[in-house]
Amino acid sequence: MGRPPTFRREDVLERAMHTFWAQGYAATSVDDLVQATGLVRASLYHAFGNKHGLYMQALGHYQELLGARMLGALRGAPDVKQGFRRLFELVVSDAVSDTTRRGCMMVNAATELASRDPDVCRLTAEAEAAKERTFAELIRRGQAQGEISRAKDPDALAKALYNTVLGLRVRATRKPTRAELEPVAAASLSLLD
Amino acid sequence: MGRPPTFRREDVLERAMHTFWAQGYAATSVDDLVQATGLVRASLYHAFGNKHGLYMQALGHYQELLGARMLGALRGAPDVKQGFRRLFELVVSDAVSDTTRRGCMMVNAATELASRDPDVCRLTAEAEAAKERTFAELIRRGQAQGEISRAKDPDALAKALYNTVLGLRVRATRKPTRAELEPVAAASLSLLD
DNA sequence: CAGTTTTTAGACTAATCATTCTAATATCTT
DNA sequence: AAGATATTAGAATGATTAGTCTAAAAACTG
Repeated sequence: MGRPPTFRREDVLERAMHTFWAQGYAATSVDDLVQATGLVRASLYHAFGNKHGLYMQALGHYQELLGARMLGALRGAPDVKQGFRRLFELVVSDAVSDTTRRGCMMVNAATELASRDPDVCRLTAEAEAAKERTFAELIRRGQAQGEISRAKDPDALAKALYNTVLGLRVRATRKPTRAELEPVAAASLSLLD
Repeated sequence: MGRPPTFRREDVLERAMHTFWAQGYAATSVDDLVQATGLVRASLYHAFGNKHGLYMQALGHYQELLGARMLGALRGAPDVKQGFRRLFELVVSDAVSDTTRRGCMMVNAATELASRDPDVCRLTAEAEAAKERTFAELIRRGQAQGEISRAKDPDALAKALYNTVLGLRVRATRKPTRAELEPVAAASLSLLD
């Protein structure tokens, strides 16, 4: 076979993710990535293709982590409304506690690149669609259990709730206070009543 | 005095604005700006300091244009709710009709730079605060006229409505359909009822 | 141990980056 | 017209960019 890598692919993606997340795509140099990952240039290129390839994989890694966290909040709750309450609490506390204020890598990717990079456009659109499907499915379950009014359109509501998350993540880039974000989350949650 | 400029400052800012808006800060080179504005390098540097200075002034120009457009929609309506309806219609139709999908320059600036650039952080925060003040003021007026329930907190409501605008602007970078955005706007407007 | 494959280290490349500079030219004020 | 000042044109600069290459070292398989 030959010599195996000394690094774990996931660790490298994790570090690259944090670097791109904090600085964006264009403002991150391959030197930054070499320093952050501890890999040597040639190893980075051999393992991940090029800067763009590494970015896409780091973004995919972010999506997995984020998706798991959001799903955990939603599903770990006793009922649907509690689930969304926990989800917003997660988003708000992330935003408030993030001293580096890097916001959401998915939102940052969309606003920096989606208009000119088909790969990023596709990945961010898919991430969004997946979250909205999950939201809608939970709302339907809430309706089936009599927890949420059946008069509401689950898909529309899901889009509205996810849209609130997007807005909160934009604000997260500017060191918001909890007092600033909580009314936003509360108003959005009131749509479920 | 000496020779006057052959360009109008506002025209140059307008062109620089469109360039930065479409590509972001880091991905825009001074060569791009020279080409877009038609000015020669030295003139650009003499008139605007440097790339960052030009960006800040272009962003300020954007804020003025956007603010005027949003205020026009809000104030030109017969009542407050109609005003917000027109505002969301403006945001939605902007998002749907923008073939270049560059979204909102203010949102893009926040997500690309606010965490690392104090000037951008300040400008975007001020723009946000100004819009939220305008929203809250209008909501108060609606309450005074019996159009909106006095049980609602105007400041919280204003933040929630503005947050929806932020979310819609993130989506604008991905060629959304009207059918996709309108339920979001409608849900947000329902908060006024 | 021999042979194979991959990683590693870091120099190298050619392009592009933001910015400055030198002259020459144009247009103002007086 | 004279003098002052700004614009213009484009070359020059030195740093940084993404990506490639050479050669040596490491660790696997058989």
